[in-house]
Amino acid sequence: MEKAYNPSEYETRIYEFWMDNNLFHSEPDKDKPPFTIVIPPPNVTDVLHIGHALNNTIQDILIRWKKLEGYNTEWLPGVDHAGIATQVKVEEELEKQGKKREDIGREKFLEFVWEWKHKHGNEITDQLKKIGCSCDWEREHFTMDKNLSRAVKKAFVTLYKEGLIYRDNYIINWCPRCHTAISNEEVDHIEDKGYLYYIKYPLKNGKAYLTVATTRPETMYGDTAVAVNPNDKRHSCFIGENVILPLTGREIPVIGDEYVDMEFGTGALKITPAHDPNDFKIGKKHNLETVIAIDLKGFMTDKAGKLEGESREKARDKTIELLEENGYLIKVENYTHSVGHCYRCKTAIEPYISNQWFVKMKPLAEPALNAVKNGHIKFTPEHWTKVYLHWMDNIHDWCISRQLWWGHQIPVFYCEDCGEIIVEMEDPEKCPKCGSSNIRQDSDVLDTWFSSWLWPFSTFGWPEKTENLRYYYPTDVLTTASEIIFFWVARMIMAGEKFVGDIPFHNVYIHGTIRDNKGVKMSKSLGNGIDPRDIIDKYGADALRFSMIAVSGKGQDPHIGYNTFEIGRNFANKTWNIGRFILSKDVGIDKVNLLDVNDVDRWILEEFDILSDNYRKKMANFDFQEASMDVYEFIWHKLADWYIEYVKKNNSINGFNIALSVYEKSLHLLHPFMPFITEVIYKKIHSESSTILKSSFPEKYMIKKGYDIEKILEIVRSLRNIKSEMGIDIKKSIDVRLLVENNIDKKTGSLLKSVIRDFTPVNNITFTRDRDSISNSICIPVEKFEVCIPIEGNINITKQITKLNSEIDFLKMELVKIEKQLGSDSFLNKAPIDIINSIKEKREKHTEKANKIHKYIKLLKESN
RNA sequence: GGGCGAAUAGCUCAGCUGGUGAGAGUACCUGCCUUACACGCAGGGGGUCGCAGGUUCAAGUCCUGCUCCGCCCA
Repeated sequence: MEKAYNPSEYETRIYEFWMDNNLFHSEPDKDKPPFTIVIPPPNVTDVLHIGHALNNTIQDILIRWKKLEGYNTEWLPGVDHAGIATQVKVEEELEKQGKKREDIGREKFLEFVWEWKHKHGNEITDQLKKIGCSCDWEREHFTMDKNLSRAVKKAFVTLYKEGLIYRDNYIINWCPRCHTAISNEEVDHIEDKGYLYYIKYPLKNGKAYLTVATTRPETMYGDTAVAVNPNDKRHSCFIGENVILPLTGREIPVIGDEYVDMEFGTGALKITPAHDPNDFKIGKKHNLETVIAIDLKGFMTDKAGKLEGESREKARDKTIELLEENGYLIKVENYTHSVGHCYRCKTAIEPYISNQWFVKMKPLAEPALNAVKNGHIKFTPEHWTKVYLHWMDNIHDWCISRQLWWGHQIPVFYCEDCGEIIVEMEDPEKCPKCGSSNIRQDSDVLDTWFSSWLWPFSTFGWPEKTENLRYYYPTDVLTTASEIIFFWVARMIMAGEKFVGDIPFHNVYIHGTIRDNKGVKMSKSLGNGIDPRDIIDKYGADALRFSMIAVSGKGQDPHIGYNTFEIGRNFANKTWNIGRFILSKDVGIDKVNLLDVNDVDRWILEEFDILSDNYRKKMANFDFQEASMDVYEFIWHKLADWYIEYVKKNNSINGFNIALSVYEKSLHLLHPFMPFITEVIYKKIHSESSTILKSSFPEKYMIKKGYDIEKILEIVRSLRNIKSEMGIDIKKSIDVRLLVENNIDKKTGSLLKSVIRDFTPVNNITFTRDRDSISNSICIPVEKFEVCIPIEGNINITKQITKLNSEIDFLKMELVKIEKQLGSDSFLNKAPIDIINSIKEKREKHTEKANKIHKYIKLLKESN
């Protein structure tokens, strides 16, 4: 084995081995319990970022762990078709050839998209392989697959027939750049520093004017009323009168509505039903006209008079100029407000009235709410439950139509002759009502999430009642970031309940969002992202995975920088070198003799058992950080630092075999976090053709406990400490006297002696009960022992006295606190007895220790 | 504006249902090429647990308010 572990030499090879041996694939097996995860499908245009890396590492950890635990694990991968994102990509390609999609037509365009998908669509899945994901690639799905499209159709037709899908002319979020409607969830609200413009709207009778305040003066061409609060004494008298809309001369009414916030601006609100969702509602209520002032591409309509054809941004400036010139502009204030932006392209959303398809959400939300309230679905960390419930309680109807070409075309047909609307599983040839064959399909497509929400069951064959569906559904855990709770988690629960009649998963694990060293979310536009691919190249996939987990507290947003990954890199190397060392000895996994074990052996074996128990508890609890750090602590600081050092010193053959056995078992626990290196070493221990993936979770040793080795290690640490503090070369052998209270038996005596000797050079070790025999010594109290070494050479005695004095000071302070506590009746009456006893014990220990130290000081002073 | 979360060593994070000198990893200081590992070994310093109140025999841990930060919703 090489001196340092070089991941790039192994990772690809190991992954190929897993694939060649079909080790990730699962088939239903009645004799084995399933453990199922469906991947939250990344978008087909995605490239791996650090968030994917964390998300998928967690899923892989769960899958690999459960596999060891004997489950029939299924991790179903795939990507979604990402209507907008993909269409934009392909349009960009076309643009390079100087073409628009309209030039080539829908059919040809879709051919292009598929071509693009076949060429570039595997990038993200290939990258998942690089980080070691044990997905069942045989079951990989794509939301535009035939069977998934059928599921989409089935879902649509079902909901339509039940009246849960409807079409309405309603105000929606329009992205003028993507040129489509998007749902509320696809709108990001971003704080924007803008202005509040105060504009005069003169009364028709010319006697007065109202001042309205607005952040969007360019929409004024679409105003159809001015609203005031009827309780507002300043304005209520104007209700029923008309004002003249500046620059247009159009007459619009002043209406009264309690919705108007009297505190905002002047208390008079311009109402533009066609361009603001709140105004839209008021408009409906008061039966106002809707005047469209901005078109679908974000340009002004003829309603804007001479500004027709201007972009909405330019129109704002020009409108202000015109208002000012004509004396309508009163003042402009700085104003920060949040503005909706398209989550895909970051363009400011234009609220727009149009005919769109919606899903009625309230009836679907009911069972999905109950599933969580009843505890059938559990969120981890738990507080996300509240977020989920809150959103579900305030759910809005879902706008599912998109003015795109790439996606599932809405399965609604219109008869051009009689106007009949046809929604059936089979596409109609002619109108069932009038028999006309003059029918056309709705040209819009469905929101991508309309297919994603079916993912946990459509991928197992729904709407068919397949064996796969029966066996794998409901799945076990959904792992995702919090942003996706509404897009996905909530809707999947609704869909699962609605279409399959059962929850889609039992657990939802929400992990944190990775941030940079300054706490800023990593993003492409800020350029503060860490590319996981760079980390894999530099440190290896295992290091990437382990390091991310090691810094990701449950539900925390970890802050990471490049050096974070050294944690994993170093640990991988340590693990490697332990293997390198043990395997350089004449050892074999089946050569261990557990009947011939000494107290130190017993200690490491017991420590492993403790680790194993805790590990299972923590993994089951999604405490990945803790589980990973426990394994780290055990392998590095127990097995390597102490046990192997011990075996090394004794050159014990059985000891090396035990070390190998413990090491091998630990590799299983490490495997979910570091799949590659553990597999590499596993093969070296067993055989090239063996695989840790087919192994089981290691059995515990269940060996009877021996002498408490930690105590001896404590003595060793004290000796090393004295040497270091006193400037004695650590390698120099010294005499050691151990002052003991009671005689110790021969066996314990020789155990103590040999273990101490193994860890630090000493000449003679003697036990004594005679305090006088330790004159001219420096001592440290350790449990029941006092560890003493003779004063020799130029030891700095004053320094030691100072140190001991500060220790005395500390003990005194503690004792004052303890006395106070033990002197209090309420404490003695109310505290549990074992706490009281432990405090009493502490008092004894401290007093005893202080006495000892007093004696040491005396000794030192005498010898000075 | 409403909701949620966080604030612990210079930095990144642990610390379960309150209870015995608040822990890791990094960085820092001092020694070390010791039967694998300098991506290492040994030793060490560093924290009035954001602030102010409260509950309790006992608070990093529970409650209230405040400050600062982050996220989500409107």
